[in-house]
Amino acid sequence: MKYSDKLRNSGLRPTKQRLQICEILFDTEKTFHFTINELEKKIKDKIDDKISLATIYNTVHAFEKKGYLKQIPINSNQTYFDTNITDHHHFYDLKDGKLIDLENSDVGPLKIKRKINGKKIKSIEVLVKLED
Amino acid sequence: MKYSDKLRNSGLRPTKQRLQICEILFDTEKTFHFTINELEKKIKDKIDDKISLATIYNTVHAFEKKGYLKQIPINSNQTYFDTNITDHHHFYDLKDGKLIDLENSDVGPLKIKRKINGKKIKSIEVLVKLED
DNA sequence: ACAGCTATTTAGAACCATTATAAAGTAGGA
DNA sequence: TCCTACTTTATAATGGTTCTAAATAGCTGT
Repeated sequence: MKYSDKLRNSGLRPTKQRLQICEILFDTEKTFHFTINELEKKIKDKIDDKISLATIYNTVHAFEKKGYLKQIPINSNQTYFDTNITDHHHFYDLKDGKLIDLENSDVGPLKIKRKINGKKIKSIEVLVKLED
Repeated sequence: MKYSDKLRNSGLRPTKQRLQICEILFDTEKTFHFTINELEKKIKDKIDDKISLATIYNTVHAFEKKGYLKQIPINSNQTYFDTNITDHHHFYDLKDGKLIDLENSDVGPLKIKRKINGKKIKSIEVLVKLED
């Protein structure tokens, strides 16, 4: 499906800026992790038009709200996003601030034994911090 | 052991400010989660002397470095700290933004099978997001 | 107890990611 | 085309955190 249809179906107008950001984020086999700062650089590299920083923030948040991106819970001064929206986990290299995907099979079975009344588990995220 | 000895043994001078913060953080059976902002309020409530915000930051970071506190990886504009430094994890209730402790035994054994060359695992944190 | 040294505290400034603002531009339906 | 609501944009504002540099306080050797 074309990005323009995907966006329209989500109630988002397929603007030029959004379509260009879609290409950068989703036109690849590989999923990846990024901060707004890194995305901004990538946009500057790959796109001739300028997209303002505010629009980048707006777009990423709109995509996150629609479920096309998710935030990675991490202690950092910047927010990390992930184009891989399936349940999976991460190594976080404290030295260079880089994230590495961890397959579910790399972590072993996770079974949350405790229940909270009236609540469902939406996601389980494992963060493995690495040091030298 | 007295806090002053504990601090000295860690190479931290037992200053009045650090000892007062110790009392607030550790003079309780219960462990808890807090932000700098919340700790600042608690200090204002419980202590007559003023402790500057910079000192609160310095102290919390010093304690974290020595392993008396740990950060909780979560997406928030503020950093959450935990006085419970044992292996344990958290439920995160998306509705009200509250954290709930999850004992290590509630999660089952975690075995990270993948290795990264030249890196050691510093910590493993599990965040279980809850929805209604 | 004192001197001298270093660690620590402090107020305020600086930093920087993120959010808000408000004006100009754009998509899509009638 | 016209209208309206949505979107983009530059810029300002916000707010948590870190930095700075001067004052203060703990520690060690004498």
